[in-house]
Amino acid sequence: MTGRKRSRVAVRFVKTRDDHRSETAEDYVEAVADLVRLHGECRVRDLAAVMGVSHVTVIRIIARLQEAALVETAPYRPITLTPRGERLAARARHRHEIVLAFLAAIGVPEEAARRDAEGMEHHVGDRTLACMETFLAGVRDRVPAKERDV
Amino acid sequence: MTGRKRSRVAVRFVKTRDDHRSETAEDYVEAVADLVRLHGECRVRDLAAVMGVSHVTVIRIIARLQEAALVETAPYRPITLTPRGERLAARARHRHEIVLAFLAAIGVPEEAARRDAEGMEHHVGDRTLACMETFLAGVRDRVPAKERDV
DNA sequence: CAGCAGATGTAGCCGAGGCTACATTTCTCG
DNA sequence: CGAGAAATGTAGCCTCGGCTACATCTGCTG
Repeated sequence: MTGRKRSRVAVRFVKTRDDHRSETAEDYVEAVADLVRLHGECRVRDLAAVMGVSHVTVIRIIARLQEAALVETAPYRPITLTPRGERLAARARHRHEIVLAFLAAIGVPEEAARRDAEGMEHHVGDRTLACMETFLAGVRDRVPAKERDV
Repeated sequence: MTGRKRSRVAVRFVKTRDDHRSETAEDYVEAVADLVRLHGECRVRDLAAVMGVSHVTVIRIIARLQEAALVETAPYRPITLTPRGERLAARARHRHEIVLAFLAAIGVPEEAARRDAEGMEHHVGDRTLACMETFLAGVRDRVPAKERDV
């Protein structure tokens, strides 16, 4: 990328590509957190089932996450989150919940919302997330009970 | 993927991964359309600048799009869209505009909206898109002029 | 307490999408 | 017209995230 001209538009695409890289980490870390919470422990096989990939893929990705100090594990042992991993998981989870609630709030049906939130969340920047939260707060003000129109 | 159990959650991740594949095609086809519209023609170098990648990457991707009958080109010649490509570009463009307008409508600042829309649009399903359009229609009703609060 | 089933790990392949370095073509301009 | 610069193409390498097939380990159970 020596001195090549890079349009202003380009930075957005570059940003999107960069997001892709962190997506995997976030998704896995979030899944590990969920599994630990729900099953007491997180095994490779569980992750494979949740992510819909083969156990081999899980193993390779977990190895990288371990190098990145996000998870901790030993051969044939369960996977746990490091403090860094916990923090990332918490952030991802938060964003996920906001996006999901937001989609529901604008009337997207449950299943479609879940599907789209999964893909969208990684591209929702802080500003956008803040706007979604503001919007949600507004909705809650107007409709305090659990009676949101669908 | 023989008989492995795949959780209900998994289908969402699989869906997200599948989306990734079409992303490139959509982005490039959209970019080709823009360049043709603005510059009169689309050259490899322009695409490289717009997408923020090297010309080599562009060439390989364009070759695939040509096999997919989305673009037409010859060595050392400009790139044009096939009818199929035009249709895809139009759809992508439409979705892009809706998402961008929607983000603006909920108060996301211009630049952040552009950035996030780029990544989000490919994960916005039809149901969600429809909800965004409905929302936009509502906003336009309440604020008919160009006076949207930012 | 031995074996077997199931979970995990290893080897090696694939395609997508990045890259650099080098080769070739166009095309402009002196 | 014919050079040289700019654009395009080719070769070959990388990482990531898929996969299958095969090897190894664990832990339960007969």
